[in-house]
Amino acid sequence: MKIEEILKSTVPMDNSKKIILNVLYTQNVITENFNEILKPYEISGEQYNVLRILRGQKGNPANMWTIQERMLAKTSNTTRLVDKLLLKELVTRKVCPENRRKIEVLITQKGLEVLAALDPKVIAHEQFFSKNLNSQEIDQLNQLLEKYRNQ
Amino acid sequence: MKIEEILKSTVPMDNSKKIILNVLYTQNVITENFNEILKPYEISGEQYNVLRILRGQKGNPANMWTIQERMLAKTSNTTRLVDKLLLKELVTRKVCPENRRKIEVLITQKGLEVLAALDPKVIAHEQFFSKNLNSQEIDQLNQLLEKYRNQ
DNA sequence: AATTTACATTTGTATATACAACTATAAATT
DNA sequence: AATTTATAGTTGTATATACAAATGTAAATT
Repeated sequence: MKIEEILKSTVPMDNSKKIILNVLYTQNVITENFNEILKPYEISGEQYNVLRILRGQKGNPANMWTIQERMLAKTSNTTRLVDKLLLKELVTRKVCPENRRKIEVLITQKGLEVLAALDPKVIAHEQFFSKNLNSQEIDQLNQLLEKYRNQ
Repeated sequence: MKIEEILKSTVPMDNSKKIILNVLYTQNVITENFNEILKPYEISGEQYNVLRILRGQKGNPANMWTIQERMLAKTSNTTRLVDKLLLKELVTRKVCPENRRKIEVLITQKGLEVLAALDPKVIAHEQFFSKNLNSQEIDQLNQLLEKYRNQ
């Protein structure tokens, strides 16, 4: 459905404004859909993101800054996200022996299992939307988004 | 910058996943940028959205449902958003005389003035990003996003 | 007319987010 | 060695969001 219909806009809309609204609305659709997937596992999207980053470390511990810079939302409070994951025993946290300002965060076996259970659902989620586009259009969409936000 | 560089991803990424991350990240960039514009006026993006919907009513009052269905984030709590705007005297709210379940929300003169002051900045914001694309690409991006999220 | 159902909005509560201020430690400078 | 500056992470606080439950009222049904 076109964005004007979704927002029941009565006046014609500039294409530049349409992109903004399309991006924001598409993000909402994706996120709501993804939250449904995460709900049974009682983790938020941001927490999932942290777990995925930690798995990507392949056994190497990550400090808070490493996690932060790999997150989508750069404003998120990594300390508190890790706190929540600790409570659920999905990660461990300890002070780095060489530099006591640094923290070493690692994903636990339980955390890896949650991710493993989620993996097929996440892939299905990703393909659920992109199935509407052929592979050329998928490439194009990625390129246009990357070009669009260049500042 | 490509999304893999931004998120410092070490492994190659599926194009379907890349779209998701590109949309989410682009939304973050747009929103952060827009929040900077709104900051001096002390209204949030959602509050701005409500004001714009009310101005679009062209003098006709809107009830809560009308506002809700025109919002980008369908989960937002319109009652409380209107509460905040009331406190700032940017809108008025009264009970509809015919149907007392309905509420009539109207933008005030002060609300219209805030929007008028914001208008040029909002247009500049919209064009700030889309300047990176030519008009054909802008069309294409809108069409791809609309096609992408079709369920 | 009384009851039920549907609708419109508000409230409660838990959690998340934004952003500034703070603490602790390491490294650099004097 | 003492002081300053930079870095790494945490905490406080206000606001926002998500979602369920509650309230109040109109319309429909019995």
